[in-house]
Amino acid sequence: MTTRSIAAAAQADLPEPAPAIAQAASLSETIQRDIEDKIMSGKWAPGARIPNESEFMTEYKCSRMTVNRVLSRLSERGLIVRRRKAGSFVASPRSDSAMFLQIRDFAREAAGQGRRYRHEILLRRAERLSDARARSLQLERNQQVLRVLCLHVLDDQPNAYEDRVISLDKVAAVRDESFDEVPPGTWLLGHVPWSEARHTIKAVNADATLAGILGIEEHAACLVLNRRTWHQGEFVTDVEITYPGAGHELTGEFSSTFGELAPNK
Amino acid sequence: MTTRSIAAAAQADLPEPAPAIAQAASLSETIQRDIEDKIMSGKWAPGARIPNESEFMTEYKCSRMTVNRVLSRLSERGLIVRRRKAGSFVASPRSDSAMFLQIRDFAREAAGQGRRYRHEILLRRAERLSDARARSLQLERNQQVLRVLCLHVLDDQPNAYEDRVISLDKVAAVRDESFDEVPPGTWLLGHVPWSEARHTIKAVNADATLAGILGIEEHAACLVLNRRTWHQGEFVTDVEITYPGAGHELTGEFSSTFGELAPNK
DNA sequence: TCAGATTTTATGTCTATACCTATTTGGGAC
DNA sequence: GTCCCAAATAGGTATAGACATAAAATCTGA
Repeated sequence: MTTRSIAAAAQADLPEPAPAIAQAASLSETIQRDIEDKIMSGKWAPGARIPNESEFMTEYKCSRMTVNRVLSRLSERGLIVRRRKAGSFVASPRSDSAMFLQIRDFAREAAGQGRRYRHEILLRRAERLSDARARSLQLERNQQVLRVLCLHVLDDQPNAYEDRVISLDKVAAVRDESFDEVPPGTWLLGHVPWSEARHTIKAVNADATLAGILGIEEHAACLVLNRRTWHQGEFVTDVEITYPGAGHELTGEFSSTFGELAPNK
Repeated sequence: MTTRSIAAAAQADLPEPAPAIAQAASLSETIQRDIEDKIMSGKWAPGARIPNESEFMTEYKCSRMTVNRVLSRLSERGLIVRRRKAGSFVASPRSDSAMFLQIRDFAREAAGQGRRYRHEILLRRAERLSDARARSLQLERNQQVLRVLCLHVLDDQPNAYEDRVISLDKVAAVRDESFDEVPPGTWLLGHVPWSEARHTIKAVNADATLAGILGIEEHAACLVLNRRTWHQGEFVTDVEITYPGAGHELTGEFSSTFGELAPNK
């Protein structure tokens, strides 16, 4: 089975252009790398106290500001925890695992893989929010929305089915958009600044309708990605994208999450 | 259906203890918040040039270092892109969406929800890697591993089925661990510093065996999470966790990813 | 008109210093 | 011993100045 990735890993996965000659790193970068190495290699174990700012000053013969910048960055990134008077400590991985998923735009994804992409709008109609959906979105049930059903097709094979509602209050411009040229997700990307989203992923068995649309067998397992987006606290869009389970995977890049650890106790 | 979350959102989702009296923010925090607001609200659109450092110095009557710290942080977080001589520009959202999934430790997750958790070890045995798995992990096929099959039970209901291999080379201590007390994932968390992992999520139909183990119907959709972990480039563990599709969701926190945008062209 | 050299500009990094603040620690009063 | 206060400590933030560097803008000469 050729597995198609519907999402690619993020930055760190890029094929780094082999830094043959490592370009001159700044002093603070050097220090930061040194510390990261010691933490990541386990030399400085979680909970361990690391040297304080003046010790680093001595070690690297630099000013306190430089050390401070490094330690602040590491603290922001969650690798260390800093406490006044007590010192800086290696944080401990907080979770069994964390992952960073980047779900790309269909068209862009297709282009990146050299595949032919097209979409079909199955339905596009102004509606009032159904009771159930309104409740689940915590909105008034009479909110005006645009409902869009869309099929994403890759190399003439149905690739995903999208069921979306868009707030007509919040995204007025959408009234004049047919989505003939550009699929709703892509269109929204360019027309709405967004700031908040919530995702869920689940697995479901395809019912007869869905199976028909996606050209798969009834009861086949499907991956369902739901995303709700708000902007400045107001609802923008809610979308449910269903992928045939066979041949699709979500792929996530590593991301290490560190959390606070009571040190020294 | 009561949906059980097998993963909780990360930091930002914590129920912030309502900062009734917003505690005095530092000057740099104030500046940073101002800029973030302008970007997130769309006032400063993607690609737009934002004031340069000296303009901010004038606006906030502060030193350049202060402004520089703020802009550097924003740049690290990917909200802006900085270019020498050209200035700083609002980055544009690079992807349709990005998400940050945090998959927590079973036991900790259960405790956090006030549920009873237990696990059953179905198999624990030293093996040599099968050809297929060795290939997929890009390892030699004779690598010594410990194979562990484990069932996670929440409130007396099978919650997940785990199929894991652990490198005996890399994690020698695992030879003496029965996993009677602590499930493998949790044990590894405490015994292996880790630094690299790769995840995939897919949906599958349960076969007869799996259905029997998880107490679900054959062909029921399941969510399968695979995670491979390395440490310093060497393979540590590969695990596949299968959740019954009904009643399980992976939940991810928002994470906005901005990327570079050619400005001004 | 255009390529190449030069200037200008905005950012990148670092230093040295200053003052503030949370927290721990040690000492003194009880 | 126990409680409370004061001193010491480590980090948090800010300033002003300096030099470096990449790249856009401008100038210059053929």
